[in-house]
Amino acid sequence: MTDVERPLRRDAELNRQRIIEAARVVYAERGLAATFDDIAHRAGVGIGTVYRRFPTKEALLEVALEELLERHARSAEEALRAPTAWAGLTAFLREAAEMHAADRGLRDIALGAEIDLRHFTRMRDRVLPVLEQLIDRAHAEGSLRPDVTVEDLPLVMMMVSEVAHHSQAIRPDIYGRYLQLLLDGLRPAPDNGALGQPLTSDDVEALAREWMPGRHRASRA
Amino acid sequence: MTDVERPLRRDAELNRQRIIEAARVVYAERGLAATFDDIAHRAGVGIGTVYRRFPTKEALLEVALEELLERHARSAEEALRAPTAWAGLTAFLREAAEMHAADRGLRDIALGAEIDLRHFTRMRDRVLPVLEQLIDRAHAEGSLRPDVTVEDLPLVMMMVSEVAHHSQAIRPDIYGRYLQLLLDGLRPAPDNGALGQPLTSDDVEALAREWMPGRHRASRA
DNA sequence: ACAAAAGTTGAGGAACGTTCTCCACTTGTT
DNA sequence: AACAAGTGGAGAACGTTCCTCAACTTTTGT
Repeated sequence: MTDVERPLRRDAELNRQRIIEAARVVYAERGLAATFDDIAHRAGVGIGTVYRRFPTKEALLEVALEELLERHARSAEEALRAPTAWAGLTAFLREAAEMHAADRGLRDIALGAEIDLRHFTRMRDRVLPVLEQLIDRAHAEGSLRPDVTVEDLPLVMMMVSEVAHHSQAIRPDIYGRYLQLLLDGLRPAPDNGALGQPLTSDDVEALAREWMPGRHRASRA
Repeated sequence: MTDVERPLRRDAELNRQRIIEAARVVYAERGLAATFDDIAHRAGVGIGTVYRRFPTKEALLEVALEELLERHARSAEEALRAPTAWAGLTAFLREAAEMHAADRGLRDIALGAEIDLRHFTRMRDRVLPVLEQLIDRAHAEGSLRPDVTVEDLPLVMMMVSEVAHHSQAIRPDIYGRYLQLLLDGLRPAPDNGALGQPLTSDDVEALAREWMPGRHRASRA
């Protein structure tokens, strides 16, 4: 079962590139809710062509977001090389927030859209251990309040990227203000209040799944 | 044009009450996206009956949420009587968060659903000056970082109630953790970062309108 | 230059969801 | 009993998204 890809005809390959480019733009603007129709339109090809080349949304996303996800993972790895864990942590969170603000599709995926994207899973497996390490080091250096866990980071990102999303048309930079507020809340301070029971990583996963569009129908009598 | 309401027939009045009760439950569970169909079903009446009694969603909400909105406003007024402005502010925010967590409809309205509800407008006009006063007093007593404005409060509430909403099925209490984190971020501290340009009240209004479902279609081409 | 292969197109069918009307029917009131 | 008041809920009208397919166009190899 050798899967030797026959090369596409020249015009077909061109269309493929156009579709990928259009998908990047449209997903960035509209998030994963964007339809193939939107993308086909922007690429200047028929819907049928998009379906022929990418039978599912996953297939298209895989290709369209590869680069961005790589950048995201690399940004986490760079955070480890910062002079202090706190500096690394804040740099990473700020960069992640900026990326989420600039690309709604990335945000949807990072926040747990019900799409099983190989590249994404891989990226997450690269990022998570790094964050754990950063949190541990920050605790050790005393720059992070002790009752904060690595599970809090996704929630912080969700809140901030929610602000980023809704403020895009009004004050596209304002998410930074609330990220800063949260970062300052993460510092140790004598008058900090009690945070209560932290989330487990299962909780976080369930929550992320719940956060995205998807099915939410409740039963009725 | 005397608008002397003829009393409803006894059975009709009973149905009206049933509908209001059902609306409270359904709006609390599902938010303003709930349909008249849902409500009629729960009330055990036909859809037609709901439409006959309440021609629009506003009419029904007006009656269903009256009590809750009153409670909300009163809670703000009570905050002024707390021993310190900070205690009042946190008490109010915690209570508001709790109410939003318990009633998704209230949350939708408070966060700016595109529904012009008399009761709500009135409530807001009662609450806003109170919050301004609390913020001023907190600044004066040095318990609130100076670069925070009253416009930050709605955003804090939006973030927290977003968490409350999505975590309801998983950890219904967890929103308190992130509210606490934000509250701690609101305290003055030597190592607080710069927040940048604050929001204007117009920004907040626009943002609240954007935050809720409603129309979001972007143009194409 | 031509024919076979490869690729394209977009109208439209199917599925789903929401809003709201309408009139044959039931119930309450006097 | 008789009239007014109220009810129910199927279904019309509309909107959205997903995806297919048969008629057509372009490329490529000879």
